[in-house]
Amino acid sequence: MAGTRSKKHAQAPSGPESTDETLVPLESRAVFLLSQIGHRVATSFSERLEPLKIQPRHFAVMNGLATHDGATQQHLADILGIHRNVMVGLVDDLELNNYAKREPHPADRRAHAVRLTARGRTVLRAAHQTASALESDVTNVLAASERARLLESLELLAASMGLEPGLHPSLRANQ
Amino acid sequence: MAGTRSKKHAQAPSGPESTDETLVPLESRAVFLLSQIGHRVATSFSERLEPLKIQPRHFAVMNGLATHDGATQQHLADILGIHRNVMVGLVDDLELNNYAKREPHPADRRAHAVRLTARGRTVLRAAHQTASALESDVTNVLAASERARLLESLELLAASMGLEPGLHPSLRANQ
DNA sequence: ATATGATTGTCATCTTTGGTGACAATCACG
DNA sequence: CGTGATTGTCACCAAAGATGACAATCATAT
Repeated sequence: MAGTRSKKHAQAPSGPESTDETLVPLESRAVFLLSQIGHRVATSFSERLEPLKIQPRHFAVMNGLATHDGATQQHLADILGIHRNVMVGLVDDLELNNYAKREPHPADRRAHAVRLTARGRTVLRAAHQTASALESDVTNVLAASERARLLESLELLAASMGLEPGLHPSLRANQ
Repeated sequence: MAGTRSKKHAQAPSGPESTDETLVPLESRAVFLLSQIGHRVATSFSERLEPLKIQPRHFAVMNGLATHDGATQQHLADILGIHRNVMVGLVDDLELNNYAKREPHPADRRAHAVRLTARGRTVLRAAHQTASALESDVTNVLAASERARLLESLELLAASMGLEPGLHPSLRANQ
């Protein structure tokens, strides 16, 4: 099991079984670093999106619209894994900035067909460039080979944790 | 600058400058994966702490107490980078569970000396074991060598981002 | 055709959370 | 011993999340 041979034998005379996990400092735990870095990265991205007047969740919606133009709010909500009640506010925000618009749905008078505007497409592209710039800034301390290996490992981790590709868990807060 | 030669030339006849970063899927961006994995890991840790009746922030406080026994609430707050107003509630919680206690401070009648109880120390150890178990569960898809390299890269990233070792940014929400 | 139950979008509300300000008690220092 | 700073506490306010109810419309079965 977890009973790997301890690399350190500095401790005082304690029981032979006590590997004392308390001694592993947080800053050496992958899980802590992942949480720490992930939080910082998410915050940075959010801040860098501010000039575009959107938040990461709006970015997610616009991204969904890019591949599902004219989708229903409910459909979009399903795709992104958020609740339809929340989608109302998000589309409201996008409409206020003229990044998207609600059109009458051709086949269902209850629903709206949501579409990106030209301006919305421009902003979406800018948001992707923001992400790209952040990516560079964050990973430029790593050599290209390291960067590639990191990416591979992260993809492996994400898959093994059951994370759906491209779907951020924070959106699923409700459902 | 960012004008690296594009590896893909599949796009339709567009301008020679359009590397179109929109085409990079989120699931291939290190920053997205870091945020995604970090969020999931943090959530998992939080859930696994529930049986111990504490949250990650309490874990942080107890960790601080382990190395600064008898510290002042203000001192603890400084160490962890949180606001003293928040520390009141956290110590309240710990006291309710009998994980810590406030004692009169020997040298300052305004302040309290906060100490872990025996029960608190036990719980702290259990929390560390929880972290250790999570670490194993998360990284066991990686070979030992990959795991080591990942840890190295993450440490490098954290350092280059100016993250203070062992200090989680979410605690600094206020200050 | 029409009655019934489900679905879509919207709004209102409730709870929780985070952040801020004010306060008494005490300290530190001139 | 008086003045300004510090500690801990509480009360309050704002922002965010989640939930429930509602009208309009659909889909289906009689």
